[in-house]
Amino acid sequence: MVVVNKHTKIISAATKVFAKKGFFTARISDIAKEAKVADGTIYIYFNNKYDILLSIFEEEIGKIFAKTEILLSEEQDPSRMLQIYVSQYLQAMKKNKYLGEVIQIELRQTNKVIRNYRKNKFSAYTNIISDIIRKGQDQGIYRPDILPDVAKRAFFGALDEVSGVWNISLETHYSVEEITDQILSLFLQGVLLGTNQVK
Amino acid sequence: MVVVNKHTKIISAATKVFAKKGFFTARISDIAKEAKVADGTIYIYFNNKYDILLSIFEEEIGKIFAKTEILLSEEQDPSRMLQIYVSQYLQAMKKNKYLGEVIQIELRQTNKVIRNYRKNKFSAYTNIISDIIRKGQDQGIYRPDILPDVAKRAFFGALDEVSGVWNISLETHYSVEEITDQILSLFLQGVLLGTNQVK
DNA sequence: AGTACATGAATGACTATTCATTCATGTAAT
DNA sequence: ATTACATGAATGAATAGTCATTCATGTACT
Repeated sequence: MVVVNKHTKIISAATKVFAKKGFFTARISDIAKEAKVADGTIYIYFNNKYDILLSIFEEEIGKIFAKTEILLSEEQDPSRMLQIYVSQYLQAMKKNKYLGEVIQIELRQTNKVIRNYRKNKFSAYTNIISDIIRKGQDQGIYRPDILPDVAKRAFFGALDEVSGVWNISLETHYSVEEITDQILSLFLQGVLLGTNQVK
Repeated sequence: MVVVNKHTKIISAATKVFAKKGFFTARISDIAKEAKVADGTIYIYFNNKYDILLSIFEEEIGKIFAKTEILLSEEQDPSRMLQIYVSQYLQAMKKNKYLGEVIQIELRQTNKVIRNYRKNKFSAYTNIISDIIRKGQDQGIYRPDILPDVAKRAFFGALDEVSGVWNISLETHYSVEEITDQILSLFLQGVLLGTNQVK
């Protein structure tokens, strides 16, 4: 029998259960069952239910964040940077099909712990977008009338909402590459300074 | 003393409390307190906690849906239609500053009841977007390479995410009109067929 | 024979919902 | 105009069920 790290086993069980049921409706016993451990075992590895959720963020989203930052640091062209951002996010969501739902569901749970966490760590992740847009504006290739703080929200909202498509039976025929291209070309054309200006 | 309908009073108290605390963390007694009624009174007007949440959707979102559909039926130009869609949504969210958060938070709560409701009624609302895009493609003014079902998600995701800006202290200086313009010009330029094509 | 890890039944805190009771208002008989 | 009675909306304390968390006990490895 392959012995898998219990911590990891619990994390991935919890991701699945949270995605299916939502944080509050998910029972510790559901997670324990899914991970094939006893309820009490979970408390050897985590302090409490919130801690499991936070760990999912720390570990899973932290990975995306870190990898994206490394890739971006080697790039200067804003549009290529956005391309990296989108594809990293969507590839990660595709790889772990429950993660997207956990982010969607849990990021919005109104809870002091999560709110704080979100404010600090997560907004750093979305601020990457507004920074890229500002860079493009400074280089004179992006529309100066775009408000980076509004655009970053629009952009991340689009990404977030789109990151669930593969779980919907009807729309499974779209690939990561297709979705990445769509979002990117939609947004890039929207943000570029050029001859096709609206208004 | 102005006597307000208790049903309405409870709905708006619940919207506020749900927005602040989230559905699961909100206590019936919080809602009762906010509405200045007794806990038990709530059960005269609603069957249970979920029923309150569903009623918020039915009543508040139903209103936006209905009004948007009427306005759209009098319009033929896809871009003007999108303009109507965005401004109706954002105006409603601005008017009731808690509603946006309730939608953001609660639409994602994984719960059979909500999920079903969302599938049926709510996706009809977002499908308006993909219908408009198809219309624009048929008229030859929108890019034929855009996938309407992906774009609708991107578009609604952007709207949804952006609809909370006025509640964030730092960014309160943006007006509804500004946000509407930003989203719209970003998206319209992104979707239009023209000389500024990406790729 | 000691250490570390794992178990799951028992505990206790929390809160949605219920329901016996109160109270404000309306009706009508005198 | 006053009294008696009826109604049902409103109340909030009590109930009852649900889990997160604990811990006494077990297991296995060194």
